[in-house]
Amino acid sequence: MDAGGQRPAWTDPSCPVARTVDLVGDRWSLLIVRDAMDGARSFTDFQQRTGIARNILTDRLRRLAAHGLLTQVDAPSGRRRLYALTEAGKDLFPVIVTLRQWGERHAFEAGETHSVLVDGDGARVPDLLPVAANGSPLTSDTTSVRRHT
Amino acid sequence: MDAGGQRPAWTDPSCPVARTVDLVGDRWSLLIVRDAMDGARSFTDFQQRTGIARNILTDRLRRLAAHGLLTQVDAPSGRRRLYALTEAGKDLFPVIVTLRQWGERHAFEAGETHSVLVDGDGARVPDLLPVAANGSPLTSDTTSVRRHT
DNA sequence: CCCTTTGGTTGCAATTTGCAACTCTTGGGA
DNA sequence: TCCCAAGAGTTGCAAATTGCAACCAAAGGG
Repeated sequence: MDAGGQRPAWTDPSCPVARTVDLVGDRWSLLIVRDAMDGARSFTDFQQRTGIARNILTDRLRRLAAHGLLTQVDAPSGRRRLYALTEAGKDLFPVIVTLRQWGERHAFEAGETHSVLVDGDGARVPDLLPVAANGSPLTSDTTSVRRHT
Repeated sequence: MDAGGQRPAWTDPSCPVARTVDLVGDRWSLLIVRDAMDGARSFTDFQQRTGIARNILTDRLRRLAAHGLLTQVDAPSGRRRLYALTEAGKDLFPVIVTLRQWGERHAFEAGETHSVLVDGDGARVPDLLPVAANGSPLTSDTTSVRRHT
């Protein structure tokens, strides 16, 4: 059933980036999360929006549910099974936003059209930028990874 | 040489999230970027830090370079070939940060130790949160995707 | 009752990964 | 000078993972 795999559970156990990538770092998981945030609820919603193969979709939905990002709810009337993001799943919103904003900046030729993320007033969501505790902008050159015990 | 693939170039041509995932949404690319941001420069730097198979690393370095995220520079003295992030590559910093912060919040049991990201003063980098133009916090429920022409 | 929709399985075939072993090019040392 | 040890890749497979298509079962509707 489960792929199982003989990999050591975590690619790099102490790195939060690696753990997150282990959970959602494949071709489809983040697109499923994106669509869930955009209103997709049913198996066919996801299948049609992403174009993913059905057996893979089955696997990814179960995997995301197993890791606590999605819940499967049997709809009260009917055999439609509905999926919804958990709090942890919804908390991936900043990840989706930064991926989207990077794509908008670097993955389109000038003039190519693409969708944009807007707030309740229809205004474009401003770029997300890491800042220090004192509010100054940060880059990879002005930060470092500290071993935390 | 190149895998080429028969996929239509982009999984979902108008979605910036999908394009970004097409470029870096695999098991290794983002970890390579993470290590580059943390000071990795040479082939073996990346190989040792990630534990990736050498042939895959070769492929990923070339692919990232082909897509403009990395540059390959032949070191002046010596046969070491050095890799460095381009501006586009460095611009993935917010993505790495949000992945890291999600991992810190959701991918560790209480008590498990993990690394943390700190600014120049050694203070932990605050969580990145999407906000509207007027500064109010945003979630997936209070934003929407607009077709942009 | 029959037919359609939804949500999956199953059986392969085609890709992609990963492990090992092998190559090639410097740069030193003895 | 000659030999050896990196560094940076190749190459050859074997093992996993993907994807396509066809098949199946349970509701609902007409």
